[in-house]
This record gives sequence, structure tokens and C-alpha cells, in this order.
Amino acid sequence: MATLNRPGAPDGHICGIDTAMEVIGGKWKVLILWALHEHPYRRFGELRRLLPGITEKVLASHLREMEADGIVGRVSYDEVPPRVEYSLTEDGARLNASLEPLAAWGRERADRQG
Amino acid sequence: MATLNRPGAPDGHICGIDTAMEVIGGKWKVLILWALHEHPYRRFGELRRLLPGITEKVLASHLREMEADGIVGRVSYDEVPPRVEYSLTEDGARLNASLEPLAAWGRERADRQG
DNA sequence: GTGGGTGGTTACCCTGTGGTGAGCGAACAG
DNA sequence: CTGTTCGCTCACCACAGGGTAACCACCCAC
Repeated sequence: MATLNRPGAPDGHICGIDTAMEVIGGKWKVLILWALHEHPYRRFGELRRLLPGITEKVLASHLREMEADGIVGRVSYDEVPPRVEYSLTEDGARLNASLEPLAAWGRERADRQG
Repeated sequence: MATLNRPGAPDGHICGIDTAMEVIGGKWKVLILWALHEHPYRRFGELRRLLPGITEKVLASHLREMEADGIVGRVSYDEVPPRVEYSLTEDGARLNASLEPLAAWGRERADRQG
């Protein structure tokens, strides 16, 4: 990622929000986070079914980025057919928790607008 | 806007996060929010100076979107040279507050990585 | 041998977002 | 009479992120 390139701060970051936005900056990332929170330890195909509309390519690349960011864990079992399980890391769980107030704000706003 | 178009939910939204992400989905929006929180009632040029690297076009369009979303207020004084003051609405202030946990998560993560 | 399910990869295209640079209208300073 | 401040607007362009679709290796059931 690192679409953010803002001068004015040492590494292009101004406040902590930037760091967080970089990590969740992807069309489906918060939903993947959410899905893994509600349904821990899901397989690739299960996640795909939990997120109607996502394509395999995007799911795979998002998962790999989130894994690299340390918010998603991946365990691959050497079976046939292959089995891979994704889960939230501790950091990912904390990220998800810190998204809750934002979700509450969004829900309230959605309610107000009917 | 409205880059989010995800089937599976009535209006393309699955949880409240989506609504919030739509509102803050813009490269500089959270920073504008932050700047207006730390420096209330700023003028266009002041905001530009507070956000090194932003261009006038992007600042103008982001401000207009945020105004339409009801999180930023705009007051134009009929003077010469023109004077326009931007501020957070109550809803914007609450949005900003609900971003705080996320910012904390980001700060903690930035600290860990040095 | 054909189809299905597993978890992907690869190549290509398309749109939206953001960046660049110019201009504008009025007043005032030099 | 040129330059500056102020808050924009407009036309154009580049690029990355996401979407589309085909393909792969493997095994099993039919």
C-alpha cells in the first residue's frame, strides 16, 4: 500500500490515524476484519462466501497485505484438498475493537437518515 | 464518492463501518478533521498551510464533500478579500472523537516499530 | 474422462482519485 | 501599473486499486 505520501512529518505520518488508515485502506479490509471477528478461523472459500461480491484476487491480495501488517494470521494445513485457515491476530482483534466507536457513529448516522 | 457498491445488503452497506468509511474515505479527510479539531474555525488558506502537501483543488473538493456530509460547517463573510471559515459540526466532532481509539491503535503500533 | 472443490496465480483493462498548473475578480500596497 | 492576498474553478493527466476471466495442481466421486 503506502498510498499515503505526505510531507511534513518524518515518515509521512502526522498523527496515529494515518497509520491506521494505511492498514485498513482497502475496499474490503474492514469487512474482512469484521467477518473474521464474527467467524473466527475461517477458510478462504468461507470468507469469500461471507463477503458477497468480493473476487478471489482481491480477497487473496487483501489477506496477504493484512498478514504482512500482522493483523491476520494464516495457517496452512498440508492436506488434499488444501486447507488454509485465517484468523485475527491479537493486534487485529485490538484494531477491530478500536473500530467499534466508528461503527457506532456510522450506525447512528444510518439510522438518522432512515 | 460512493465507491462502495457491495451487494448483499440493502443499500450496499453491511455494518456501520461502511457508512463511516464512506465519509472519511478520502486521502486527506481525517487530517482535515484533525486539523479542524485542534484549530477550530480556520480559513481556507490556514487549513492549506496546516496540511503541507495538499493541493487547493483537493482541499476544496474534500471540504465541499465534508460539508455535504454534514461534518464540516462553512461560513462565508462578504468581504474583500474574501473570508471563509470552516469548522466542525457537532456530528463532525463526534466523528472525530470516535476516531480516537483508532488513532491510539495507530500510535501504539508506530511506537512499537520505532 | 469429466466434473467439482480446494486455494490460489496471472494477464489484462477500466475507473476514480488525486496531482499539476493556469486563471479569475476585487481591492489594496508599493 | 504591477504585484499580492484570498478562495476558489477548470482542463488535463497519471497512476494505482480494483474488477474480469482464464488457468493451475491435486484428489475424489461419478
